[in-house]
Amino acid sequence: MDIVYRRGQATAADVMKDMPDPPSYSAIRSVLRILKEKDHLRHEQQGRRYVFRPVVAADHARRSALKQVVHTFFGGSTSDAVAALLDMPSSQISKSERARLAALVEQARKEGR
Amino acid sequence: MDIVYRRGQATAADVMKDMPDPPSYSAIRSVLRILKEKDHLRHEQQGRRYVFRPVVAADHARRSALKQVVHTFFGGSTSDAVAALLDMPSSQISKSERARLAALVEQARKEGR
DNA sequence: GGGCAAGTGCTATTTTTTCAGCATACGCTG
DNA sequence: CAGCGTATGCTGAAAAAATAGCACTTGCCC
Repeated sequence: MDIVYRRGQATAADVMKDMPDPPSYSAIRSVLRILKEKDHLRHEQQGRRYVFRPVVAADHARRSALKQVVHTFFGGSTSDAVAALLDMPSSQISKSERARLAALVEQARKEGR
Repeated sequence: MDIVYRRGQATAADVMKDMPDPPSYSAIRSVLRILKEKDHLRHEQQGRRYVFRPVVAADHARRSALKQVVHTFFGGSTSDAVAALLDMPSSQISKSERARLAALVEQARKEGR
């Protein structure tokens, strides 16, 4: 599932490629089929093969995932979550990104939030 | 699992209370037992009952969850994730929190990240 | 057109998860 | 200390998921 989200779209072979310790091709196909049955994925035929995509739009899924994490691990505090993100060693925020974030904080200020 | 993380610790009854549409008490106990077998939870006896806690420390779990979301939904870009967080309507960032975030961005700048 | 590679359809099996019920132990209170 | 409520121990059944294997189709290339 995550792999499909990461790639945006994926075939069974793609998913297998991205797995660190993949089971059989059949197993992956089966999981994809189940995910489809549950309406988490849809697939379209491209040539002779199935290309799977998430049913839920990426930005929606993103928000939902963030909301979930904020709720579960940060007691609902968005700023605590932001603080944790900024504090992560792997952040690697470039100069321009930093400016962008500063602007976002500023914007939040202006909007009176 | 999430409920235990949210509460920090929980009994089976606690978990049931927090579930919107809970199954039987037995079912919940069973899940907790499995989570324990898998070393995701540990439990200690308090009086006559089990109080479950996550095995992994909260801050570690937080980081790991964030990392996962950033990787899956934001292509590894921390600042994209931060931007999405700030953009969430439910953010509700108070004045003091805003200041704190601004300081964090500034700090990142100073550290040359 | 023949043969090969890549992909799906389908089925079967094993493992895991989910769920329920009952017997039992334990603590508390009257 | 008897009884009640609450919690666990244990067992088992049913549902779902994970996995594998094989037959069949289809596109492609020589």
